Amino acid sequence: MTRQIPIGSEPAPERGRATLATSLVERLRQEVLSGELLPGQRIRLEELRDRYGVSLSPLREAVSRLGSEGLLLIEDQRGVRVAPVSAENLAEVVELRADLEPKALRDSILHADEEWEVRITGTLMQLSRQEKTDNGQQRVERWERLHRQLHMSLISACRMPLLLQFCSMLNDRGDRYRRLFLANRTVDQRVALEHHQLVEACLERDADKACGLLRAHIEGAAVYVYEALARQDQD
Amino acid sequence: MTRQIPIGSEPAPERGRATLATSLVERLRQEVLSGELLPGQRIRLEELRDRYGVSLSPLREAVSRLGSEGLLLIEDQRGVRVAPVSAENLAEVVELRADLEPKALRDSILHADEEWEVRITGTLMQLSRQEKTDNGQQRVERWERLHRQLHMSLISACRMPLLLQFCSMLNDRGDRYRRLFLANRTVDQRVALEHHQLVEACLERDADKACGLLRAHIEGAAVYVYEALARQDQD
DNA sequence: TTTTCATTGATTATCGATTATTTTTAAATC
DNA sequence: GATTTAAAAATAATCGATAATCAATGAAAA
Repeated sequence: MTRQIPIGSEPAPERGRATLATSLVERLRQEVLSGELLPGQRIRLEELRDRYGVSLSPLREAVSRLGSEGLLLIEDQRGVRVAPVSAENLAEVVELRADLEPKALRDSILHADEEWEVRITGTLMQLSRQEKTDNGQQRVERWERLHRQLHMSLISACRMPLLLQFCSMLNDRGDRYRRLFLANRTVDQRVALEHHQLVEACLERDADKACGLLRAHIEGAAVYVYEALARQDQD
Repeated sequence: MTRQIPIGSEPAPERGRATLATSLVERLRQEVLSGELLPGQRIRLEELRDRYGVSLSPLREAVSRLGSEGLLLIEDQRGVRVAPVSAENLAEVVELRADLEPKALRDSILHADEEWEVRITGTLMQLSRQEKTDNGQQRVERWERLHRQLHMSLISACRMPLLLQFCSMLNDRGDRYRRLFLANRTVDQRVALEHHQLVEACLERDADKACGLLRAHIEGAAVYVYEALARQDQD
């Protein structure tokens, strides 16, 4: 009566090529996060199919995945819309991020190794240089990419995959709000300083200090977004 | 240059009929959670298609969604497997649940109303009666359903949809481990008592007490599962 | 032994047609 | 004029057959 349940850890990461549906997920996600697709906007699958030059099957798959991720809103029999935004949702994202990301960081510092140090210092360096020099067309894109990379690098040594997934989802949402409401804003000097302090505390393996800084950083940076949203909401 | 971003809260819950793909998600999820589909087991889509009597399109959609939920493991170009289990993963699920579910409970108590009281007391009553009297074929099924319902009812007044989604995902995984490794175990008297104390603390609006009890409940109940898993892992 | 290549089986993608559902439009009724 | 009802149009969802692509396997060559 006692059947044997197979127990094993996660398998090695896939090395093969991505499927069409998988790469569509990334493309679509980028369009939602960057604001190219506006909150609440209706998505006509046939239109997307033409734009991407693919057929409906992989597109539906991609949309389904983003639906269960919460970036798209699938209403059965009634089509797909881009997830709406609201002050309440932003507040929740910030609060959860302020809770979970430091938790991941603590575990990350606990399992830190040299590779991790290289990753975070390298990314910080790239980000700093970008902030000083870059003024080109893709400025926002590059900054957002590096900024996200820094945050994910910091927690990348964390041994809790689910927590990392949650953090990634929350970062998606947070980045989206920033890009929607603070587009083209030049980066605050204070934010840049906080990144440096944060990395420094990490290199010192001072988990308490780093977690405190991270929480403050998350909550502090969100204030600007919150204000911009409230300002627009008035109009 | 300043475009207007549509801001609005979540729309009313969908009332229409579920799509085939959507109901397949539920059926599949149940099979994974109940252990009907074993961890690591390969899933042949064509086989499932025949078993369910549907075509590949909605099935692929359903599988995609469960994939991004993490219950299925989609390896591009190499098919689909049921998510594996491991002691590490169980530990992570328990730790995150012990953190997040009390957080949701606190917010739920904060926004509690009479409907909520009715929900939790009603569910507790059903669960208690079930534990005393039921010995039929579907005993485990019924207990699991009511137990899940109790936990979700407790946090149902929480106004943080994302947090609720996380809790739901964590409950899915936790329930799965219990059903896999503690199948047919009669319910511990202590667990039943904890449920009563928990509901009582909630009705008293004692958030601190309730959250403490909930955390202890989650961590305590997990020990049995953890031991059963370790025991089997030895064999 | 290692590498390369072709075979095989499975997965993924495409297409066009069909069915079901929702939304829109128009007509009818109050 | 406002509300209901009925028909029509538009949109979504599903199906099944087929083609293209990829990974795993084992044989042949280096």
